[in-house]
Amino acid sequence: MYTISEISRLTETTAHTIRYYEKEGLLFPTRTKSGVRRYDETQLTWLRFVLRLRATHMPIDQIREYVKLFLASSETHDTSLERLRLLEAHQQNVRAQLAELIRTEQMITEKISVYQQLHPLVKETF
Amino acid sequence: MYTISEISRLTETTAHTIRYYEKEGLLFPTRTKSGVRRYDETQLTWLRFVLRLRATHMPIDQIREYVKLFLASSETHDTSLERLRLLEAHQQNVRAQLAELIRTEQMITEKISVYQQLHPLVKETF
DNA sequence: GCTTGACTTAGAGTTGACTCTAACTTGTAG
DNA sequence: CTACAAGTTAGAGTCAACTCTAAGTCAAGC
Repeated sequence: MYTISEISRLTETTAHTIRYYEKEGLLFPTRTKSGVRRYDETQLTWLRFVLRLRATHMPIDQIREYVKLFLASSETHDTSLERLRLLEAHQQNVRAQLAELIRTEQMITEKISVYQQLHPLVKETF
Repeated sequence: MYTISEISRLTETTAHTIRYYEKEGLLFPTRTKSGVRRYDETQLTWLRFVLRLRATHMPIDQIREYVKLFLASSETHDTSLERLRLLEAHQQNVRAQLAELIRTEQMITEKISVYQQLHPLVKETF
């Protein structure tokens, strides 16, 4: 079981942010008698997943929605299909971002090659 | 020469945002006698470039820096090398984003395949 | 027992990038 | 000439995601 400072170090995320994610309903550490947060491997793995989703600009609202569905799942009401749909939606999003990045990478590479070839005969634009 | 509403339509950006970019020092339309903005092809092309940089999360500060260098360039003080450095820095950034997106895309794809194979024997995690 | 450092909370503050409002002026079709 | 659509401004407001503050509690080593 990890303390918040251990989790902070392991994920390179400030303790402030980790508490903020908990307040936003993304994390559920257990607590010691005196109220100190304790994180297990499952929570650590999940936080790492969350950080990946965030790094690819999935809004906190949507991550919370995913968590809510997970927690709401039961034998009488299975939410795995809805969770799958959320993941698929974000996957589409990630692919769109990839396409934009690839196009922009090419554009910058071209621009850089213009700069590298630059001499007085070449008229500059922005 | 285009009006702001034409530029807005052509770039799918609100006129509000276009004026905001001007206030931030990214755009320099000419003006009619009465003060109405007019954009030429160069400005349109440059705005499209800016939008690409923004879509790949280049901060407005840095784009402004690039513009300032361009405008400051003269025969006695050439800034093209500094502009090249800015572009290269963003290129590194774009490549880092690409790497993160690719890793996350794989992670989501794996997660999705877990959901698709899901049956009562598989223990769910988040 | 005391100090020190890590933890706790509610809530305020910051940042970046828009996004909008209100009051006003200008261009153009009928 | 008039209506009205489209333009102008300074500055206020919004939003997401942190980021920090202050005041306090608790656990471990001397």
